[in-house]
Amino acid sequence: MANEHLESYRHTAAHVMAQAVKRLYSNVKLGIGPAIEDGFYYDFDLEERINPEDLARIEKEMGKIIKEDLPLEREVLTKDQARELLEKENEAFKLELLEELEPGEEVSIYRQGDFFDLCRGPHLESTGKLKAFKLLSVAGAYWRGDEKNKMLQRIYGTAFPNRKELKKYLLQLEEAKKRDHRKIGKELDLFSMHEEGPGFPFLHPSGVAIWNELTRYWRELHRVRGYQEIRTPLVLNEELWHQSGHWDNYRENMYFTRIDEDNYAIRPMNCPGGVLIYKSRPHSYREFPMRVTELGLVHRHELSGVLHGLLRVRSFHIDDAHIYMLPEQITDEVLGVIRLAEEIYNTFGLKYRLELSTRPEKSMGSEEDWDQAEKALGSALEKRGLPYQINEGDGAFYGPKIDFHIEDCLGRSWQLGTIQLDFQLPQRFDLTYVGRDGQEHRPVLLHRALFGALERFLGILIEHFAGAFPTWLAPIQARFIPIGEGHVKYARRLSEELEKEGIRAEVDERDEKVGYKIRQAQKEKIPYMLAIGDREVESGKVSLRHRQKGEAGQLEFSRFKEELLKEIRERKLESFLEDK
RNA sequence: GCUGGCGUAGCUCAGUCGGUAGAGCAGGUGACUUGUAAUCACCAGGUAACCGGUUCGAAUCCGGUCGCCAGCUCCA
Repeated sequence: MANEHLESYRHTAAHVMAQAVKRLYSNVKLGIGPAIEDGFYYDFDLEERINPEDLARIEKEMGKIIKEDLPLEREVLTKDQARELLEKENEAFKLELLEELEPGEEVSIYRQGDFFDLCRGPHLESTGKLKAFKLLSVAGAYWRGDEKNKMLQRIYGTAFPNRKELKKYLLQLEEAKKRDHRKIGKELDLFSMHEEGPGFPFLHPSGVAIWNELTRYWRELHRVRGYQEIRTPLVLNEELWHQSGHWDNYRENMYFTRIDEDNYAIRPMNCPGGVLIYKSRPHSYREFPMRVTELGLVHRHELSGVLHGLLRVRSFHIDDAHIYMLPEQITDEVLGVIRLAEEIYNTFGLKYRLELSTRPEKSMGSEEDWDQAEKALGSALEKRGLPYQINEGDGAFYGPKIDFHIEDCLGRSWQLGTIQLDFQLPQRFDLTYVGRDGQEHRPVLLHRALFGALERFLGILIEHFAGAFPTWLAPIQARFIPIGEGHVKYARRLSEELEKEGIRAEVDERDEKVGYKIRQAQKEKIPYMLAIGDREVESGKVSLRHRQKGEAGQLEFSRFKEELLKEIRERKLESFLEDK
């Protein structure tokens, strides 16, 4: 089914749902009801609360409407005619939409039986053409997405050309739920959340093992690319935040505290602290581009309703970097950052797309600065021939940005990396360097992050790998499973040999059957399981099992060690074992 | 923050009409001595999120607070 067809198909489903709701409830006012990526929704304003249990009732009514096979008829009206019609029906929201149509624009409505809707179309010929649909959830949604407006009740549903495809989609939803990082995080004992600190994640030992691998990798990458690492304080005097512009532009998201008689703020961003280091001595153009990283912990007050496991938190580590440079170095530096980002995302097998965000309403700086910065970012992308989307008005308050968006297994898009050009901070903090001419000049500042937030990145990785991390990231990389009590000692010796090489190995010494220990290891998604019994002690081989590939036969222990080390060192996504 | 739903043992979840809390897994102890996804037995585990109300009596009904979930708005 072509996309346009699927869209009108789902849009028709939305109309049928609206008709059903109007039949079942009195005094219903319609909001909007479009087709969306995986289905459709419709917003309603009505006195009664629609509960999840009511969905079945609405579905039943929709079934009736489909059975009635009502033709959908398009009518073109004048604005006055449409207004009269909508006023009669008391459709206040639709009237608002009508008044916003361009004077010359055609006004069309679609009718099906006793129902009509102001709508551009197109639609299916009749309601009987709908074959498979399901209502999924109810939620509140502000009229026109503005929190100052009234909240309407939105019903989400999905529709497919046939039962089979619908079933497939619903199964997919189930599968996605199994990968939820909050569930897996608990099962694998990676992290936890507590009422005592909503939005402030607690990382457990296994979570920290992954974290440490991520940061080790991150440091390796940066060291060879000429970055220098710094650390700056979490709490800084409020005055600094006035100077940086955060007070005027970011105050609602900040936490404040007092020390003695003075006001302090907990940092929501790392840059002002880094700027203080820059200012601690004079700089020459010869140092540029000067790349400075900080894996900095920030705190941001996010609305309670948006918190979501590790993917949306109130405290997180940004893998920040600030690059101080000459204007003519912008393109090269931006391209360098993009190349680094590509390397990182490829290592994890993540797909991404690029967005260029421009000046937001709440922002600082001159028109010219913004214009120049936006052009610089855009031209860097074009120079590499990279496709990107423009996101009007979505930039940071101090400058435009290029964002890396990756898609998770639930089809949700997450912003990870970001490259932000900033002409404001250097001015506000009077940053200078001495140029070739011996005069002081203003450097250009570029902020960037590639993991984005480490917490969020970890959450995405959990879902991406469904907890089965590539060996280099796995909290436990190899577990020895002695068959009997007598094999424990030998297993320990082998395990220690691996541990000496930095491999995270351990022995399951419990008095349990092999099947039991295997099951445990499988559930923990440990990449390699090594059974050790009489045969292995005698032969010097290990009996190997891989969490995905199953039993893999026997292998010389020394050979296994080498292969494992290679797999870890090269940060491979796949096991060295051949597929059976 | 807003709308709706939810909150019972470490985890997953039962619990009829308001009558005083239960299972499996995990944990502890003991037995068994194990060859590739669950050995058996016993034991322990609870201020029912928290605070208040209604009632002879509340996990159950009502109100408030907190947290979680699905969205909205916002965002790394």
